[in-house]
Amino acid sequence: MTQTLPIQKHVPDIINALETSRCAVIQAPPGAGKTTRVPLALLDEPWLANKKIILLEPRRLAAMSCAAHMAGLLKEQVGQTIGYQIRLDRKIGPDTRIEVITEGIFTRKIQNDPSLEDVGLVIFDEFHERHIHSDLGLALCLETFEALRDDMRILVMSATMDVTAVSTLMGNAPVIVSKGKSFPVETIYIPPSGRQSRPVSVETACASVIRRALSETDGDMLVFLPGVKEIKTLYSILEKDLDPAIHVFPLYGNLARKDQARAFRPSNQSERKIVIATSIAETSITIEGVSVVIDAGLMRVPRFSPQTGMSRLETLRVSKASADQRRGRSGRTGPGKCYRLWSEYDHQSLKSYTKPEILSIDLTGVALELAAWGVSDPGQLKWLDLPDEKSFEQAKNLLKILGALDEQERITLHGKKMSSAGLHPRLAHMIIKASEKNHGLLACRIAAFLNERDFILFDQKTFDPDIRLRLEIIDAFTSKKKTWQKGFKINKGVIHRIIESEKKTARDFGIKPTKTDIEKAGTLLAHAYPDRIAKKRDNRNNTFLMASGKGAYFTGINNVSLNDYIVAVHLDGNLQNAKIFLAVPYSKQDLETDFCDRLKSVHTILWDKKTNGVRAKKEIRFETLVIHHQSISDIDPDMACDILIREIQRRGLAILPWTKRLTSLKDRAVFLKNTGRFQDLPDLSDKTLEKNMAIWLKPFLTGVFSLKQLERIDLEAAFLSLLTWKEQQIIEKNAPTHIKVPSGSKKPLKYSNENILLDSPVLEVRLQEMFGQTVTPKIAGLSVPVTLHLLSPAGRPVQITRDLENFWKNTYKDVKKDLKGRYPKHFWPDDPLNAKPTNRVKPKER
DNA sequence: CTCTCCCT
Repeated sequence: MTQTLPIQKHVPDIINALETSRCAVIQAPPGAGKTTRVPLALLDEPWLANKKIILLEPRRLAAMSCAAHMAGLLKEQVGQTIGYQIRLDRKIGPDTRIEVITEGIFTRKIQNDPSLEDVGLVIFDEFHERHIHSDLGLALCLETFEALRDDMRILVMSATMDVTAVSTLMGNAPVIVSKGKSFPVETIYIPPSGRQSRPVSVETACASVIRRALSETDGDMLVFLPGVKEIKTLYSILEKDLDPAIHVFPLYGNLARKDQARAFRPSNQSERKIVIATSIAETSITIEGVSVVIDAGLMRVPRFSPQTGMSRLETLRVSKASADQRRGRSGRTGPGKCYRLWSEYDHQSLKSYTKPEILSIDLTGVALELAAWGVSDPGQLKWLDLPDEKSFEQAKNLLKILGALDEQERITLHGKKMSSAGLHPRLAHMIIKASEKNHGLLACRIAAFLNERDFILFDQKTFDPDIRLRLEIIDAFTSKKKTWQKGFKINKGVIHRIIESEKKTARDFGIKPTKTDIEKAGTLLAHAYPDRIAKKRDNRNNTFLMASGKGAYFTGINNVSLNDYIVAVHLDGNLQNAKIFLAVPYSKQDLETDFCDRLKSVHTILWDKKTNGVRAKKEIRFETLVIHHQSISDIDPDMACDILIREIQRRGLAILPWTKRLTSLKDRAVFLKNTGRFQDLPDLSDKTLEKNMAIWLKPFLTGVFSLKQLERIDLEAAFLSLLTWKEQQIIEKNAPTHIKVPSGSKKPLKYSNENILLDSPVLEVRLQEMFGQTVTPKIAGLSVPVTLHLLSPAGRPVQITRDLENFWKNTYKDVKKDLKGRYPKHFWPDDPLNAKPTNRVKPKER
């Protein structure tokens, strides 16, 4: 009666492996019969000692149908020897020996009873899918296996995966490999035809391969695309130019059950069917009668970012394992054909396996489960892949904020309540907080909604991110009024699941039915997503700053975007500026009461560009959000000085009220220092003065708060504080302000020119005043000759020299000739060295 | 033109 399946000839090996090694791995492709035949074959083994077998399935549907199938093989009802348990549904009786449960249920079960006292064998089915609960469940189970139960056994069953890694993890468990039962599939590689400069879109490439496949084959067709957008585009291309006898069905998770069912329905003899699907058709949904698969080779997967605490979707090339799984879908009922939209060469560069969830998703739930297990460092357990370190740190940090972990990263009482809920820790925390304020039921409803997919099916451009809109509709359903705003297409199945789930959660938390005040959604969700509380940015519509410091925006105006404060619940995960999909209004008043213990008062002193002065303000902040700010008149003078000094440094020393005398003293001091003969003088260069302002200037800035008030400071006293009286004398002597020339007049020495310090000061003097001066005057202890600018009687420079002796000897003759022509009345002696110097036209006769 | 799939 029962059909013989490939796995059955391996049963003795499996029994032997489990008996002697207590662990085993079965590698078998789909169709081998491992899921249904193996548990039944082991039921009477003496080492099982009449204890239970737990069979873990990754999906609810798989758990239910597998239990039904096995019960059928025993000619029994489900709930007798074979039972199952999934969320919200349990059929397990007193005689049940095989419990088929989903992986999430197993996590709860082992947390409640770590020794699994009545269990003799745990089987992980479809382990190659590497869901987070598979990895977590195995890690916990291995500890029970090693530390508490030397009579328990573990069996891991999987299709293609690196089975040696699992075997090694379980102490070199024996690996049993079985063939599957499937038909041969021909693989055809068709790389996209477009040129590199102008690549063809996936949808166009798919459409042309579909046309080719329609002529080469005659079965039903399954096309794999990465997402809904691509499916809709391809659908509209095919609608236009395909024979009406060929029916095209989209298939993806968010499609109503009714529409999904149309895709499964077998087609008539005279018709052909094309199903365009996401990866949902890779494992979760089997479409009977498919003999042709067309694979675009892409998948869309979430990727958690510890920096933002959010996930974003990425479109990636599939792994080889995934491509083979898709191809296998065409060989279930007969020989098949698979068209791959990449080249055989490119195939080599595909990853062997899809990245396991534990390396790419939000780990908050995992971190809480581990804390409940008593583990704060995942390294204490055995893993195929250790959880991503940064994500795990982020997760623990969030759990501390939610009050689930204490500073030593141990689970708190609050955390224990959260972990038993079977919800994301954010949502569990929200429900506990809400129930304290009598809004528990609304919180359960919101949690149930966020756990499901969105049930409003929006048309183009009608999208509305307001969570209150969904709550209104759920409200209408529960009160049977059904008076929500019409005009939305609604997935009623999802709403009914939400209501079921809400009831269960309310029971779990002991919440009694209360009225649900939709306007409280903001304050409830703020507890779940404190990092996503957001404040509208100044003068910018639809653009917000979140408490985490990241940006968020709405694509259009809506009832939420009009508020100054919101909670952005669901975003696209963009690192800088995320698009908001779901949000709810919030308010400053609620923020102040909900988080009164986390608000920080910050006093800041800053430079006000408008008044060019120091200003003090007080801010009330929630993380990066400034809730209140006000100017305060009481400014700390010391801090004000520091701000003022920073501003002076930014603008440069020239902003200070320098007098000519001070500037000259500064220039002369620096000049002397630069000659190298006066090393003991302090360094008074602008650069050093600027740097040391806190030392020499700060004591004189008391009571000064603006640039304007700088005028009244005693800069002279400040500057002179840098020089001793003796040093001042040295400067006066060696770098004099004036120098006496032969004519008897005192001429100024210029030490700098347009703020550039000279290495020799300039002495401007009429040529005739220098008669009788043999050599260039020298300063700085006679080490530096001044730079002479010799002027005509009209004050025009005629010669620049630092060697006066040479000028008289060689150049003077030519100069004299020239000047005598233009200034004939003046005195131009032939022997200037012995002539009388004069500052008049001619020297006075005595 | 809002985002893959799954689960406590």
